[in-house]
Amino acid sequence: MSLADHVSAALEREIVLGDLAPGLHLDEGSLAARFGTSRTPVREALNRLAVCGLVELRPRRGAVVAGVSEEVMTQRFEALAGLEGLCAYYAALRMTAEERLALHDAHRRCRAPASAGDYLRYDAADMIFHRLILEGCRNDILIEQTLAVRRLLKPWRRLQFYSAGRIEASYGEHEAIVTAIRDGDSPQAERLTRAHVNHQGQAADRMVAAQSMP
Amino acid sequence: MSLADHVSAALEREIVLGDLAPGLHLDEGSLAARFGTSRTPVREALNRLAVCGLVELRPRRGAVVAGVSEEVMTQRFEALAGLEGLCAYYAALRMTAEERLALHDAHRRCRAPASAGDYLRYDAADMIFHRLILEGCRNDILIEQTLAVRRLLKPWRRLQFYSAGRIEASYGEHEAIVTAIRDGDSPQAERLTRAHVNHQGQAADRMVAAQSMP
DNA sequence: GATGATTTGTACGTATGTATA
DNA sequence: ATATACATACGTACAAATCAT
Repeated sequence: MSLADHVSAALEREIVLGDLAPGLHLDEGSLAARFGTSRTPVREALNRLAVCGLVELRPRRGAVVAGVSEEVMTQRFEALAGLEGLCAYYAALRMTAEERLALHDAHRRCRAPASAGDYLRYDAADMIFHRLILEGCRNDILIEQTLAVRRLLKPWRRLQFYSAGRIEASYGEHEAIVTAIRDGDSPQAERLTRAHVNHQGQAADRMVAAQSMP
Repeated sequence: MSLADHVSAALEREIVLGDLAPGLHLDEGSLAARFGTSRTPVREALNRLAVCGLVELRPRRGAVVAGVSEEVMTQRFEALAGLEGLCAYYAALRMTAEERLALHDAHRRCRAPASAGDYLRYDAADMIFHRLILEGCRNDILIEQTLAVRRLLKPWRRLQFYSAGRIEASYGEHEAIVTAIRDGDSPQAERLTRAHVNHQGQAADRMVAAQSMP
């Protein structure tokens, strides 16, 4: 792995996790010192991150961590809902019998954390559940695009579960999705999944609004 | 505009248009000589293109133009159909009255090239038509994602119009989409648009298959 | 399989443009 | 408003790895 790869991966992780606040000026010199490299690999990393939209690159003025307004977040959830819905549509058409069983199984494993109200474990089980649907769609570009938007929303996705009653609602929505996919009812699977992810966004929205109050 | 921007844009254009064949080795030194710069801006450009998936970057072995199999193309059209459908869905909900009129106007301007069988002019008018729908959805991320997939398909998109009867069919499909958006019937707009783009892909597929025959 | 040529990955110096006092 | 300080954009140099003979 080249130094540029390493720096790029490290910065991506910190930005996505929110360790590097939006608007923060990313100074090439300081970063180079921090990673113990010259400025060249740092520059390459910043270029790649700019393409992903994680940093903004202003010519002659350096790079800053890209800021995300609440409006942008709402739009991203809307796009994600559409994309995950599409994946569910094709998954309902193309999943093998084994995959449908595995999905049902993953759903069952959400039950215990849901009744216990265990945020972290439910979040983990929820991610596995959605990943199975993604992989069932048999379309690498669709998967890639969906994961890209999901990555951007990762810091906010977990917020939703702090919203009262969200976990129970989420679990119930999963149930209906599993049934639709089992029956191969692709339009229904798409509708339900789109609504499900939109609910996630609305719940996250509420938490952001609550946080910004003094 | 920095030199890296210029090199990046130029290479992107040539790759997307197919002037640089897939698998072609992109030599940093030669490119630098060609653009009259040092290798540094060329390296930055290659890094950016790699993130877009237009070139493959093999460590210590340089960059090659990324190849696209027919299967990948089919998947991309499928993803594009889903995305453009989503845009149409939200456009039907959110477009202003003026925008709906403008869309109708753009559709009218497809008529003459369609009856004349003028590929190039129809292609141009078609692009404007679809762009209006995109912009009407009021979701920058969705627009961005859609344009990204469209860029990847650009070289193949034009192929469809060489398929017999495709222009007439395309024009008819537009008609129905315009009506659905005018009436604010978002599910219908989405369904029709998705089918429309899927037809584009099938037509392009046929042409690729025809081309590969001896 | 070894050696030479080519090419990549990295470091660093310089000039130019931006921000600040 | 001018000048100063500073960070970026680009070029050049060199070492290490790959490839071609």
